[in-house]
Amino acid sequence: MRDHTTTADPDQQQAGIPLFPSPDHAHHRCRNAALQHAARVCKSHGLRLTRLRRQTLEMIWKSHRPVKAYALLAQLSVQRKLAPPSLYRALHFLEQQGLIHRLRSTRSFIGCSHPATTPHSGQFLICIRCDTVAELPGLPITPGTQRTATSLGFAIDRATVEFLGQCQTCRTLAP
Amino acid sequence: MRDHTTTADPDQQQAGIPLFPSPDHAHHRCRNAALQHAARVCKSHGLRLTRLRRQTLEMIWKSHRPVKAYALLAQLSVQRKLAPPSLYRALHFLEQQGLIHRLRSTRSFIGCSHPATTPHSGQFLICIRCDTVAELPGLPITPGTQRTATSLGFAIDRATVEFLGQCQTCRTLAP
DNA sequence: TGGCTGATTGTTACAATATACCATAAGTGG
DNA sequence: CCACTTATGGTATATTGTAACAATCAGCCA
Ligand SMILES: [Zn+2]
Ligand SMILES: [Zn+2]
Ligand SMILES: [Zn+2]
Ligand SMILES: [Zn+2]
Repeated sequence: MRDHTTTADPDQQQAGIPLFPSPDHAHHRCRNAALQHAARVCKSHGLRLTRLRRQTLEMIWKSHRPVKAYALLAQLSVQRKLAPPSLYRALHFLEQQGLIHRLRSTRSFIGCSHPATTPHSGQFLICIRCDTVAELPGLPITPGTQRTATSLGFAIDRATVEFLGQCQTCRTLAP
Repeated sequence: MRDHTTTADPDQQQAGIPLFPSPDHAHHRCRNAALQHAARVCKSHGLRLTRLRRQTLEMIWKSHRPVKAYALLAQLSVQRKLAPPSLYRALHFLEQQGLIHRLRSTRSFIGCSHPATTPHSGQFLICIRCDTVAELPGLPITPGTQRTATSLGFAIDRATVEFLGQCQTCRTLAP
């Protein structure tokens, strides 16, 4: 897997949101914003952002890349011994609150890049070469899909919408 | 998990395709059609529908429900002893040819209900109560998504589009 | 304060899913 | 037949995820 991110090309933005963050952006702001948002969300829902949950979220926000559960486990275990169930519980909690997303295609987790909206299932572009992920704005359940589901009497609860392919950088480097 | 399918309600059809097949339909036709289609596809691409691949496909088409890999493994092992790698190879092959789909949300496999179109990533409604699945017609990559991807220089290769929720029957039985 | 209660985490053990790797067999074209 | 490619067999192991129960913690009230 390569290790890079795309450059900050204006064409790669939509509504001012850089879907593929540039490698030189002030990432500590992303992380701080995510943590503050998490604290706000938990407080407003009467839930507790415990040490484990906060540290898990911090670790996920070390970068904009998806992280595997057992990689997280190893990293968190440096500070505190941690068994899989504890970590998975924290991950489930964070996902429930819409603070992170679980990528089913790659069995990994990533921080939510659009936390302003209510808890949602995101939709993602995932590069199979370099593992970079862009969370697309908007809701993954289109009106057409919703209409079809409704006509079938099917009540959609959550969505998994992931598009795998190659990002611009990878295509340029080795078409 | 409950075990039922929806009744053949005309409202639950679109363009004549019963997305949730009725329990009393002539399913042997579904299976035969799928197998014949598989033979055709393989022949036209110069690929071999070997015994293992055919039996795997047959087993998947025993019903319209998704099947787990290790359940398949157990069923196929009744006839022939089978190790995981062999089965997964067959599954990968069948998925490549667009004959089956892999449901990432539930880690299971299901026969493609729209094999007429070229090999595609499907989009699915998956009931979390009874496990029933409807493969929606149409392509999962909407023009809007394609436009966004293109503007980012991202080339989409395949999609995972799955909607989890409750089907009509389950909602009626226990709202 | 001290105890009650529900939420959270710890711990052990295991289940379920998936692949690496190498050997063997089967089809394919000379 | 051989040489070559493709497909399968088989062992072992990696990876991902959960069940079940014990221990602990945080908040609340007597
Ligand atoms: Zn950042
Ligand atoms: Zn999000
Ligand atoms: Zn059928
Ligand atoms: Zn299909």
